[in-house]
Amino acid sequence: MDRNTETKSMILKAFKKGYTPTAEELLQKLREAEPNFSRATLYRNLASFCENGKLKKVSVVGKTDRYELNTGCNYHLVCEVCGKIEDLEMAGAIKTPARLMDYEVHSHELMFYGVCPKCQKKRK
Amino acid sequence: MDRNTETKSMILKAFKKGYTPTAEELLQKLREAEPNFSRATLYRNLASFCENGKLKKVSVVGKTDRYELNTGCNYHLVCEVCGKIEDLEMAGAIKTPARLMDYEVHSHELMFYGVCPKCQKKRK
DNA sequence: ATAAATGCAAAGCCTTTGCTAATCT
DNA sequence: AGATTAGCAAAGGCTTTGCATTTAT
Repeated sequence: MDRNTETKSMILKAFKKGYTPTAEELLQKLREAEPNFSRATLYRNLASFCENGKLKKVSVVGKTDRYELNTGCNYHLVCEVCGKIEDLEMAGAIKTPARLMDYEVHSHELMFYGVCPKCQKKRK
Repeated sequence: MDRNTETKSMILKAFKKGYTPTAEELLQKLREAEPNFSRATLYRNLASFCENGKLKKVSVVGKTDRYELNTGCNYHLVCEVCGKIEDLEMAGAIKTPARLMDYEVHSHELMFYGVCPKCQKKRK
């Protein structure tokens, strides 16, 4: 399992730091080079890259999911206008309470992912 | 605009503290009382309740969006097993580094929403 | 009266799946 | 050779939209 293919490296090569496309945006980009690039293959590979930790899927309420290189960073800046997502290095990022990395910040959301007490019990 | 209808209050009444259904789960519940409850009406009203702040849409990567009463709380606990989402009152919630409110916490995600520098400039 | 809300069915967007052909090891 | 991956088209889930009808103010 997990063989090296031209298709897979094309996908990974497309990701550079700070590039957080939706699957369809990425497909469009890949089809510039390879007009028949398969949508199914792209989605399947994106999913598997997320499983093996090479990529990370980021979800913003009301928007299509985006993918990024998995840097291990769990802090993000989301532009509500253009949809872009950036990693946020917390150290030194805070400028004023409403300003982070020159973003004008309107709100934030902190999510903890885990297992609730009920499901912990059921699991045993 | 924004008239009081039986339909709207049925929707709001369905939400109790801690109930965070997907739209389809909620539809199913509403149809127990009103078997022909309209899906389109439900989605339209959910969207408008989110706009006026009565409800809040919560998004978890890879899962269908959920809705909750908007308590103004931006901290959430997400169960990866059953999908339930709970508000998290930070004060006093931390038990051990990996335990919050009896959740077994695996990861977390902090998102800041705002406007990026480029879009700030364009806006003017 | 009239602007807004409802309900239905159809359309849309994004994503997944079934299946065959091609490809990697 | 044998299992994995790619590609296409079709199906699926969730959400939105168009339009005619009903309802609140």
